[in-house]
Amino acid sequence: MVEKRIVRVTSFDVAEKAGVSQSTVSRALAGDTSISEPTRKRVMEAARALNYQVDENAARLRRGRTGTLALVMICRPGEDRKDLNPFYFALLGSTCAAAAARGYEVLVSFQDSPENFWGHYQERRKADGMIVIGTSENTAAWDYFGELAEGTNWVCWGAPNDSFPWVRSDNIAGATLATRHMLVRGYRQIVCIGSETSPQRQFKERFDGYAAAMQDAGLEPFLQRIERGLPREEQGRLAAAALIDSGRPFDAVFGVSDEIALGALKELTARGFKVPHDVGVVGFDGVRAGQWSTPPLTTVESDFEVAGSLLVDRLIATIGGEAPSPRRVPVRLVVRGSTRD
Amino acid sequence: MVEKRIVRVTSFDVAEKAGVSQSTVSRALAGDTSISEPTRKRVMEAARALNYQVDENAARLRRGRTGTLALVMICRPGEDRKDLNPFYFALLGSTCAAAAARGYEVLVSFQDSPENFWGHYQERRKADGMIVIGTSENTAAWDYFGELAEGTNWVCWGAPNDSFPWVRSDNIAGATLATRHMLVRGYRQIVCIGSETSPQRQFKERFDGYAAAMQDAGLEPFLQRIERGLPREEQGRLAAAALIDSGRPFDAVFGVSDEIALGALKELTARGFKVPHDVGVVGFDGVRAGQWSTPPLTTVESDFEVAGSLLVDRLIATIGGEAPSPRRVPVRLVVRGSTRD
DNA sequence: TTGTAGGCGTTATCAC
DNA sequence: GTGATAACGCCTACAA
Repeated sequence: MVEKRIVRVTSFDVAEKAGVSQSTVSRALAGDTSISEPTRKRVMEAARALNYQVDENAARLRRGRTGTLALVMICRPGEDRKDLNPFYFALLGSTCAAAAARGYEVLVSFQDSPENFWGHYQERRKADGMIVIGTSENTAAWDYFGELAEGTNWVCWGAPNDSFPWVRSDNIAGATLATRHMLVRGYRQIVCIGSETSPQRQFKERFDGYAAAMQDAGLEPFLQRIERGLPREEQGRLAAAALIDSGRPFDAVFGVSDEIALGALKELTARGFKVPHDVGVVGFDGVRAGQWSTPPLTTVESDFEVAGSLLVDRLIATIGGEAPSPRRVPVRLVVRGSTRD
Repeated sequence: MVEKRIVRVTSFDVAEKAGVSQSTVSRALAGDTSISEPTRKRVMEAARALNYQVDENAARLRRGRTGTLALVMICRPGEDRKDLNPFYFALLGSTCAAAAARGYEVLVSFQDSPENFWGHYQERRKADGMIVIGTSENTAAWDYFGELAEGTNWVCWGAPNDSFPWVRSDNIAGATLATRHMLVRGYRQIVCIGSETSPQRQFKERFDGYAAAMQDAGLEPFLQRIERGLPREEQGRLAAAALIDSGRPFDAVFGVSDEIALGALKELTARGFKVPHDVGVVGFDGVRAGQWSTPPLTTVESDFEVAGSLLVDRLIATIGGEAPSPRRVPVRLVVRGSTRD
């Protein structure tokens, strides 16, 4: 069995063993083309034999770059992390994967309130840039990062402010898709449950997409507003209740997020509406819980793999001063049981 | 407005501005008590004025420690990251939070197959230790990390092998809790859907807890085995189908994971069984989707906040050579609608 | 209480 | 192609 105890082996040790200079070792291992094949081979073997690994701290100190991206997840203050929208977790994963594919590591932190806001990754040379993923209406966080990050390399998802370097779902196309789907399935009095003023920029865009599709069909869009500050599901439920109580006729509901739609679905069912027969329901996000509702929720899903790649690509382009890549993530309709055939 | 462009400011610059030596700056900023208050103040002011931040790479190179923990999430090969059990995501979050509370950063990577297995964080001085969280039967990954990590600082969650430095839910207590609950609610012919041979060590423990509770009540435990290699939900559904087809009488099902239980619930409902009236169903994990099933799933939930803390505490103890902390995470029963009153 | 000086392990710029 | 040599920016004995 190989000795596994960690003793610091430096490139000098490898150099000695291979009978070359230390700088040759560095070059050989870095893949420098000026090194001859036989020499490289000798170096590689010596390195393996000694179980040598580059000390990244020394390398980074010298290079001035870290090969690391910081990823900040902004949560709602006090929110149970398990209740975080699963899409964000998927996005976290795909971002890590995309970063790895481009040769970067990811330093992750979850931040929720001013006491723990911190974003000086670049100044501290902990990372070459920063991805900020915001899950909600945490305006304090956006204020902090917006101010702090000026002049540094960063991208964000969920920004309330169009002047930030954002990447975002194609919300308008998605909402149009959802609305057209309901129209094709014969629904006419389609109500949107959402908000046009929420700091969640995407809610406004989704409403706009819905409204445009309605108008295209010669129908009047209608927005049933959600109350601020509640959990999404509760917002959906209360909005559905208000809609029912208002007496306004409707035969379909488009929730600007799945959780809102699921809340509405619950309320509708509880009040005796048959979904999808009496009322159609469509959400937006593609969360997994939608598969388990009764009936399962028809929804619009962003491609989170693409989202992660775009975030990473954009950030790396910023770091390297290259031309930035696209910022809109494609979406697709997932037809399940909450809209009739 | 403050100048935000990043120019490298070193501790020498601060020293010059404050009229002290560089080492005094280092000490003052590190909180060394031998520095006089007036001097510290001058240094702090100079640092702020110059917008100085310590270069972590240089500091780490010098110190030999990184202040970073690596977190490896092992996924199923080819699995859509969105389908990852949300508990693991919650655990990821709480681990990051716990690490932050102890002054560590977290370097995250998702790994699924031999091409991307990599765990030399410590040798490369990228981290002081490693947390491996395994979600499934990815035995190749466990082989890799088990071999690699010998002699390094690490802890893991989901280990198939008791000789690894694991932290784990109190599965036996949880399964006992679940089974007793069903017994109290009047179910008698309770079947466990799961496995005693799965590399998921916890499945075996959950079965054991169930079996013990059954025997305590003078009842015969029975295990309906799942097929290997399928998605959990499918495993649950097929096992339920097999159980029904076998003709064996049963009035309750304990799934060793929520997703298995949800699959079974779906099949039972499809075959005309009324849950919870004819058949009770209980799962294990507390995934969010369980709130949305019909009826909502009664389950056993691990405290993922504690889980994250225990992982971090244990790893830090290993790094510092301290006595290790407990390795069992407490669980609680969450009664929802899939067991009768 | 503070200053001086050495070194952490690389990478990069010169020469040869 | 390869070998000296000089940084990279900090922390920490040791000296004063």
